[in-house]
Amino acid sequence: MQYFIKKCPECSGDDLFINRDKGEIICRACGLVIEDKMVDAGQEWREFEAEGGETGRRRSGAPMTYTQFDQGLGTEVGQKADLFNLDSKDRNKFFRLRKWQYRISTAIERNLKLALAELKRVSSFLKLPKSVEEEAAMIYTQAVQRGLVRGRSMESVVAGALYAACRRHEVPRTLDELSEASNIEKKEIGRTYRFVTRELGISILPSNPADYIARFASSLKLNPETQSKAVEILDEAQHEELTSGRGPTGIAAAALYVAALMHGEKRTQREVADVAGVTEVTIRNRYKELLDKLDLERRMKEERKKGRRKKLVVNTKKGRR
DNA sequence: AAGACGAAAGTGGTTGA
DNA sequence: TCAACAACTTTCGTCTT
Repeated sequence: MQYFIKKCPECSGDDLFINRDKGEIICRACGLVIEDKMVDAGQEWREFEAEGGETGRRRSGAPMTYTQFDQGLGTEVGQKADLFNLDSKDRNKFFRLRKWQYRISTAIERNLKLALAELKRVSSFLKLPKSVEEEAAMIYTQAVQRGLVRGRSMESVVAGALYAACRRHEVPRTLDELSEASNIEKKEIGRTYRFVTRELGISILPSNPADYIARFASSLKLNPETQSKAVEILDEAQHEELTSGRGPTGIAAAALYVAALMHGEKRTQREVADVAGVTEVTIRNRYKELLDKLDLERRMKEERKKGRRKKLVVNTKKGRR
């Protein structure tokens, strides 16, 4: 892997944190998300000839990818040259097989072509990293092969596959976001998502509220400190078993809200609620639980004092100017 | 006046008989 | 298939800053 960015353009610090799954480079010093679409310049070694001839790997041909409708590789039954070696019986068989192969593959491929175009559209709308898109395409391909699309709209299965892929890569998008991007009802996506993952035996960990923090925090323009405070709170909340059974977005939102208060970067419940896609009431409920169980009230006062002192210093500086 | 808070009723989904 | 249930939402009135 090779990265072209060596220094943070914001603060020119060189302590860059690279998160491959999320496709992000984050500056540890100032929290800036520098790049959310990385180029994977790594080499990909793959066996092209399964049998006979040379062993060892060669780098040739297009990289295999599931986002191409036939994974970048076409399948044909036999080649013309083979015909000379067959008697008439086998020759008939050969034609029959090729005909079927053609029929089956064209039906599936036509579907895949359409579906993958849709998948790319939605994925780019949501600015998802390539790795997630790949995973989603793979899931969709398997779903088609298992005949799971029958009776469901292609678009909804695509959305379901993307949702599953996001979860697996720990870059969760909410059902709402997916719904907006794909014009499919939220519950429909949820349904196909559950169905597909169950049928394909894909195990998904329950999504972690912490995964949402970074995204929410950046759309609220909060400090990295506040952000890590929120993650801290989240950790404690998990210890107190405040998180199970609750919607992860609500918890993330509440933690962020509290953290913002503590660091004097107040955001209204409304603002936080909007970016998290929950209501103020939910934030209030979670927030109340957090205060109760974590003894945050006292700590919050302390932190706020610190914050005020800082502000005071800033003000006097300004006053001198 | 805006934001925070809380109560009450409604919604959509899960679970277990 | 139905009822009970928990989480979350909507709505609205009241309190606080």
